[in-house]
Amino acid sequence: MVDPVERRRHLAEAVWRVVRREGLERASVREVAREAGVSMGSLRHYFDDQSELLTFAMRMVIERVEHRVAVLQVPDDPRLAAGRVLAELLPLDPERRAENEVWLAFTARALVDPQLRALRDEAYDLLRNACRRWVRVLLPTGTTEPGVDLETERLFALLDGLAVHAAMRPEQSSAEGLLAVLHHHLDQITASPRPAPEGLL
Amino acid sequence: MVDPVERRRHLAEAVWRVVRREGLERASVREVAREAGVSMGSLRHYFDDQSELLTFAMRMVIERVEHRVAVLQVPDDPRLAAGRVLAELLPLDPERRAENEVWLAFTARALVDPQLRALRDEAYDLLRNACRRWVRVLLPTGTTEPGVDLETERLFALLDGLAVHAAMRPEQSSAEGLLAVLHHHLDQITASPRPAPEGLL
DNA sequence: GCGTTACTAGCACGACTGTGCTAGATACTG
DNA sequence: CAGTATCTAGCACAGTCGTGCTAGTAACGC
Repeated sequence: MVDPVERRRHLAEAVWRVVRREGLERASVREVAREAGVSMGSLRHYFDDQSELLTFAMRMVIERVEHRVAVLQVPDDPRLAAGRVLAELLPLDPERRAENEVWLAFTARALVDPQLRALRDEAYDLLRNACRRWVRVLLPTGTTEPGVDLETERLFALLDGLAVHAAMRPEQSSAEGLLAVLHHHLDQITASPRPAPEGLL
Repeated sequence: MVDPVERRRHLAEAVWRVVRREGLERASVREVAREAGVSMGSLRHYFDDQSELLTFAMRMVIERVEHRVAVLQVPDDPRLAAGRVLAELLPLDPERRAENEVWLAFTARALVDPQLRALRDEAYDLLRNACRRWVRVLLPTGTTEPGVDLETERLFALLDGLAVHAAMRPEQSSAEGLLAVLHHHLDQITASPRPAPEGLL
C-alpha cells in the first residue's frame, strides 16, 4: 500500500515528537505507536525492536541535515560560502530547532549507549571535518597545522555551544543573534574582511 | 550517628555514579540505593521522593562548581584572572569531568522537566553573567553594549561547546587542548579593537 | 476462485518502576 | 531503666516497560 520507507520515516517522526514533548526516556514502543496512531504490533512490523526504532530516528536527523547542506547553493567567495554552510548548522528556523532538540536528546543518551554513540561519533567527525575545511580556507595561507587545529576546535565548539544554548533558552536565542555571533567569529578568523553582505538569512 | 547533610551528599554521589555509568534514566530509587549500599526505605528517609533526590544531586553540581570558583586565588591582572576563573569551568581533571558529565545529563532532562529546568536556568544565568563580566573587563574600554553582548554570547557558547565535546570525546579532548582554545580566544578578545557590528541579541 | 505475502491489532509474560506502608533496630533523653 | 525520636529494612501495590506470540485483515499474483 504505502511505501515502507515512507512509513518508517512517518514512525520516526512520531519518535521526534515524543522526544521533544516528553523526552527520550518516554519514547517507549507503546507511546510512539500511540503518537503515530498505530498499534504496537504494526510498529513492530517496521522495526524489530526499540533499539532499531531509535537508531533510525537518530540517523534521520543526520540525513536531514546532510541533505540540506548538500542541496545548498554556495557562493564562490569563500567567506560567504562558509557563512552560508555553517549557518545551515544553526537552529535558525522551527525545522532546524526540532532537529537540534532531538539531536541533543540522542547525543545525551549516546553518553551511555554504545549503539547511539557510534552514530554520534560518525556525525561529529563529519562536522569537525567540515569546520576544518572552512577554517583552512579562511585562515591566512601559511598558517601552521596546530593553528588550524586550534581554530577548528574553536569553531566547532562555538557552533555546538550556540546550538545547545538555542535548545535550552529559545526565548533568549534569536536567529539574528545566532547569525551575528557566527559571522562575527568568521570575520575574526578571516584574513581579509568580508565582501559586501548578501541578503538572505 | 552520621551528619544527615553528609548522608544526603553521600547518596547524591551515588546518583552521580549511576548517572555516569548508566544514564539518568537508570537512576531509579532502587538502583541508587543499591549503589549507595543502603535499602530503599533508608534512602527515602533522607529524600521524600525521587524528584527530591535528583534535584538535590543536580544542585550539588552547581554548588561544587561555585565553591571551587569562590575559593580561587585570582591574579590582579585582568587577562590572567579571566583565564584562571574561566579555566575552572572546563573539565580539566577527573573531578571536573565527572561534574561535567553529570551536568550534561541533567540539562538534557531539563529540556522536558520543569523542575530541573528552573535549576538549570538559575545556573546558566550565573554563567552568562560571569562571561559578561570578564568580557567587559577584557574588551577595549568604550566598546558598545551590543558589542559586549555579542562577545558574551560567543564566549559563553564556546565554553559550553568545549565542555560538551570534552564529555562526548574525552580521548580527543586533552586539558592542554581545552586550555589552548580558551586562552587563544581570550587573547583575541583582548587584542581586538572591536567596532560594534549591527548585532542585536 | 485460491494462495501467499504484507500488514495490523492486541494479548500475555516477566521485569522494572515509584511510593505507601509497617516493623524492627539503633541512639539519645529523661 | 524506660521512652522517644531517628534510622534502616523491605514488602505490596499499581503502573509501565519490551517483546514473543497468535490471529485477523487487506493486497496481490495466478
